[in-house]
Amino acid sequence: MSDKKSKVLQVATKLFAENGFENTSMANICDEANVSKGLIYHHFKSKESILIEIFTNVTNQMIEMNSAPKSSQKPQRQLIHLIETIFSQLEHDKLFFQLNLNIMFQPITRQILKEQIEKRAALLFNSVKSIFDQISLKESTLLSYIFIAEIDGIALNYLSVFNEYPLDMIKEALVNKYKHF
Amino acid sequence: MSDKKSKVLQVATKLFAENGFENTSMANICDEANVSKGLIYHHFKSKESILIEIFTNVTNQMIEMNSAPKSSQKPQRQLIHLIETIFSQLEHDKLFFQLNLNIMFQPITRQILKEQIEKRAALLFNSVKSIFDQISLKESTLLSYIFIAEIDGIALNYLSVFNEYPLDMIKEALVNKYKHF
Amino acid sequence: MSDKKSKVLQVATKLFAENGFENTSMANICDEANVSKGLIYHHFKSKESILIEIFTNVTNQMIEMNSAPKSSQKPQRQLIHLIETIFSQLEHDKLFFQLNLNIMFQPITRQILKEQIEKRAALLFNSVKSIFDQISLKESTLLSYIFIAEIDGIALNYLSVFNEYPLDMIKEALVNKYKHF
Amino acid sequence: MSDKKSKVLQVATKLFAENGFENTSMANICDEANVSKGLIYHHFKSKESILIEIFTNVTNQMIEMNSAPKSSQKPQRQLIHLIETIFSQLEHDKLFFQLNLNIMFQPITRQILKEQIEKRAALLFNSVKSIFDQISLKESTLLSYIFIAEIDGIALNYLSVFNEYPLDMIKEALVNKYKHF
DNA sequence: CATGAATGAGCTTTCATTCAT
DNA sequence: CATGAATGAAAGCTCATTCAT
Repeated sequence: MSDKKSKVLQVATKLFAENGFENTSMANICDEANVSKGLIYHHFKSKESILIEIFTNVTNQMIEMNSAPKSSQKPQRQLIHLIETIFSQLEHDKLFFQLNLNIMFQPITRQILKEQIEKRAALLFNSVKSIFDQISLKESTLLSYIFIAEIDGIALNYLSVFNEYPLDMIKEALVNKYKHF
Repeated sequence: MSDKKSKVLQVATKLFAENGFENTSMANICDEANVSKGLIYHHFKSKESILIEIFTNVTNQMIEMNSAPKSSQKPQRQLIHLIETIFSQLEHDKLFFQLNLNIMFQPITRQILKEQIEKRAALLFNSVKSIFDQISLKESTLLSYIFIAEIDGIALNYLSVFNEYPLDMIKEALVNKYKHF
Repeated sequence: MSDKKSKVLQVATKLFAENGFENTSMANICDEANVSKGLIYHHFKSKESILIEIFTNVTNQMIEMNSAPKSSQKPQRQLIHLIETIFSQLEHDKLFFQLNLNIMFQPITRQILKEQIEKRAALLFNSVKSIFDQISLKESTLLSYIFIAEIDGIALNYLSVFNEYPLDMIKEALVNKYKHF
Repeated sequence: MSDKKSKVLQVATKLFAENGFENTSMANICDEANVSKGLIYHHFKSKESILIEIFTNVTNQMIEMNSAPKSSQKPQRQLIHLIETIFSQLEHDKLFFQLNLNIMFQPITRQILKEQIEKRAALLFNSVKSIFDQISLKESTLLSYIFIAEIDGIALNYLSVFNEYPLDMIKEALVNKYKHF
């Protein structure tokens, strides 16, 4: 990918996250990326297509990560590893998580990325379920839904509800819950 | 409140929920409410102020409901009652919950309603905590955060992540968790 | 004239002078005069007609003053008296003079008040000329034009060109010029 | 400067002069300049900025003219030359002078161009004073103010007060006054 | 006399997109 | 690859005026 194109993607990600897709204009992106309008339209069909490419890149990363050989650890350890990975990302890339939530709840962007959103959800769900399958085949579906809801709820509250969220304390509680599951 | 004004609020609520704040134009609202632009600006200072009024109305309803005399039931019963109330609303007023999430994750609308969002969060938190205080004064803060995260996570997954979400099954699991807490 | 009507005229004069005719809305006038829209339109046919009435009132005052019995003083004394009257008004009612200049140079308002402006100019010219006639019948026309130009130029420079205008010094010079004319 | 941009400036100058700044809409300018709205906003930040650019261009021309080497003629000749230059412009570019007066007396436009108006006034004053300095250092300030007031007053009366103004006769009188000063 | 709800045309400005160079 | 002039639709908002009460 050309330097300029990846610069555009990087700038667009930042601006979409900070101001929302609707409140970021192509001119904003041009200015910040030091690129002309013509060039953006040389690389991308439309503003939507920038969003799609950003989202797709992340989805592909997720797929890649997921296709890694399954850990042979105990399922409880796997869950704790997953929790720790997610919380670590959450803390270090708030803006990116906010962008994802923003996209998912804006009706317009949601529709644009409907398929990808569903694909990602399925990916995560299956990944989690494959762990819980090792604990209880009968209950793995329910347990997966609950696990994902817990994680998403914490993220939502941390990012957008409470001003001073005791993320560490809650993470610890979650880890404890699944340690002796 | 005049007929026309409340019609505008009602139409705006619907359109904001369906299409998002940014993707709903004043003209859209006029058309749907059968009202002229001038009239909207006679009743509301700006498009923002419509959003604020919608949000404030709901906040005030929440405050009112919250000021009702405390139930004398066991805290476990109170929690279950709360869960059932929220899930019932969730199912019957999807659009309204979607609007709230949409507002909270759009940077622009989020900023407009920052104070109100915080006020609501505090309200809900205190309400939940006053129940958990009756169970364990020492752990009530942590338990409240977790309870709220669970509810929010389920709502988020139900509304915007999974296509076919087994809401009833999950609600049942949640009720069971808190029944014998 | 009703209290409310004269309040409207007074407020409109102030706002037109401060912000210009085009930048004063009927709503502004209503707010400042504590009067409803309906009432303004009960007393005045339109926004223009308020302006016309303001201007006409002043013109009529000028006519009245002018119809006073001619002074029997020496023409030089009469000129000096005129100069002193005008300079005194200029200093004590800056806003009002500014309004007049504003009206005369705004193409739209100028057209609305074309006739009145011309009537006033003729009135002033004849008044001045009748003094100079007593000095030199042959040159009175030219002298009148020059006298009026001097006065208007000073007013213009005082009101709208120079930041710190030595009005007194210039007035003195003018008085000296005409004292021994 | 691009063809289209200078066309916009030219058309805007004409329309502002004819109808006033407030009564000239961007759509008017577009129509007359055969240009799209988008293009105007590509070249100018706002309607105000068009006005500023028009005014600045003229100010810069004035500065340039003023920086020409001083004439070595007698000061009386210099004054007469100045009078003749101004009167000639006045006759040949009425619309332009009207625009300037219009701008100076409209509160809104006046504020926008406050600095420039003051800069111009200082420029003219210093230019005139440097001539009178050669006649009487002690009285040059007063004489300059009077000279400028005479010129401005005549312009004002010619352009906006009297219907049939004997400009030539008055110019002659002025020239005579300063010829033997 | 008095109110203020209601209208609709028109305002300035923004923006995704196209295209000649 | 790269520029930026150019478009035109649509946005939020203002305002003089009307009219039922």
